Amino acid sequence: MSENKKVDYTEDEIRMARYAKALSHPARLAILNILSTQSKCFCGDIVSELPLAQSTVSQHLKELKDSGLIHGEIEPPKVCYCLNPTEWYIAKKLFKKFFE
Amino acid sequence: MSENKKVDYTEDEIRMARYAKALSHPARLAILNILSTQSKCFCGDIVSELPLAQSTVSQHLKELKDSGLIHGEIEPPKVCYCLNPTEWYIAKKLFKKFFE
DNA sequence: GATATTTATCGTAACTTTACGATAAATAAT
DNA sequence: ATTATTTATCGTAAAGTTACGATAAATATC
Repeated sequence: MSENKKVDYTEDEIRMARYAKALSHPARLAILNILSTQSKCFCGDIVSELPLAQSTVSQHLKELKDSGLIHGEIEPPKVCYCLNPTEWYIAKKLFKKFFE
Repeated sequence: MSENKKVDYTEDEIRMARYAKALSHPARLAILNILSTQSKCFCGDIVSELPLAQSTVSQHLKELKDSGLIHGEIEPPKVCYCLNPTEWYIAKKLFKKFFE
């Protein structure tokens, strides 16, 4: 039998794929664009800027949280979202390196 | 009734989301990494570098083609793939701008 | 305590993605 | 002509994504 050297993906490939997935929907890009200009934003404000139901926006916010790119803080009864600078920087570096 | 100014996504958001989707799987990142270092590569060589069946790799290559980031030329009986510099540059600029 | 506000989660339908093996199509070599 | 090589496509199963409305949970206000 022939030895086919099929090697697994690198850590960078796996991590960057995770970030790319988070960026792969216009609604999530729109959310990130809002957060990168306003630095902090209540969930409700994000909802009212998008053409989507509140529950759908909440789902997108959850995915962005899961990717690590944002996090939310509860300020009852609202929730304030902002970028996570550490992960943002890692993503930025990965994409920059990727495109050379 | 209240006017909720829900505006559609921008052209950039839609286009960048398409690129991000193409980049959202480690196998496709691995393929692009191969092509960016080798400039040209036969389909078979790509298949043998990935831990996936030939048909699955072919499917990933199709998605990359559909995104515009690569294209393939037939050199019978093989197919030679390479990056599409124009789209690559557009993607690079979009991601750079996005991360500031 | 009852009501209003805000956001997350549940349930669910429609669609897409990812993976594989099998097969077809196209050409080259015997 | 037959056979081998290479790649795309088909069929398909399992899992994931995207959207919505309804509802729950948590807190503030009356």
